[in-house]
Amino acid sequence: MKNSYIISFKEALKKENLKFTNQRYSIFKFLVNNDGHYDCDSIINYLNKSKIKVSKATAYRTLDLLVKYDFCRKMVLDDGIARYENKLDTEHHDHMICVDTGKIIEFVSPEIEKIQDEIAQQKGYKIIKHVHQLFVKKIS
Amino acid sequence: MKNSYIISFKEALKKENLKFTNQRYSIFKFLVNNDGHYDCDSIINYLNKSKIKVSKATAYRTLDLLVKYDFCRKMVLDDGIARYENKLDTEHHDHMICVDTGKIIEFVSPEIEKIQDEIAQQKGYKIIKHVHQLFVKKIS
DNA sequence: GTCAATGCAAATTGTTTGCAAACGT
DNA sequence: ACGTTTGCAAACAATTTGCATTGAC
Repeated sequence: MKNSYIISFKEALKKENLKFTNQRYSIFKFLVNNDGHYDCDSIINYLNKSKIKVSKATAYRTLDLLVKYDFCRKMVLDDGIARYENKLDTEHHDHMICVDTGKIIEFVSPEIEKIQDEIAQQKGYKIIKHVHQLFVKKIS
Repeated sequence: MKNSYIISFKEALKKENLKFTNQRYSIFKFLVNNDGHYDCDSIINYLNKSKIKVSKATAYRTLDLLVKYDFCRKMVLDDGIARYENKLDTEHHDHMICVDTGKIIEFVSPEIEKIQDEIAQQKGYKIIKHVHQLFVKKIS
């Protein structure tokens, strides 16, 4: 992981008057180093396996912070479970979710991005963020 | 409300071996007659005001059914709360959500639809459904 | 040593489920 | 009359919160 990421993370903590703790850092590190989309339990389980103890309370508190400072992205599907993924160093992208296997595939389309900007602007708005998910099945 | 909608509704009930009850019909009627995006509680509150008693259990059971038979659409935002809206007689559309006011504005873009179909196809998938939400702020 | 962070368990919230009473056919 | 639906209250699951203990600085 780039050193500058750790510095940014420490800066974010400072801005919020929060301390640099092992739990916060472990969650941060896990998300930055692992591509994928993880719910809170998965993250905790993974860290527990690495002998790092983190409680749900701390995990959720930290994840909120990471989202707030754009270190990661939160996505909620129809099942109501929040999933988090690294946002540093990754191009912006959206998601295709296979309804049969649950597999998540990323995609980007500058064309779509452009059109949606225009749509918002036409109605007098600017886009803060967007969610674009395609629920798909393999073509047989 | 068109009579054919009621007939379709009764057909769906028959297909599921379910009876035509006042609660089911009231929820159906509320969603078909009202444009907007309602969570379960709002629907129940509205019906209660009209002196129609519906419990959460029944409401959720009925909403699942309405979604299954394409009478309405379910959407879950980052807050994890499910919202339902009429799907009959309405063009397919996506949503812009104002982060300041919570106002929901609908939009459609055949161009975007086309591009996303192509993206899915390129990866060997077909789209079953999609979610496209723009979170926006008014341009000041 | 101080004040904030943690983990636990309890609280909260949206949703689901089991079951006796009420209702549609 | 029958089997289904309903409403209630209890169960659930994800997330949040209060508080005593632990830890960063």
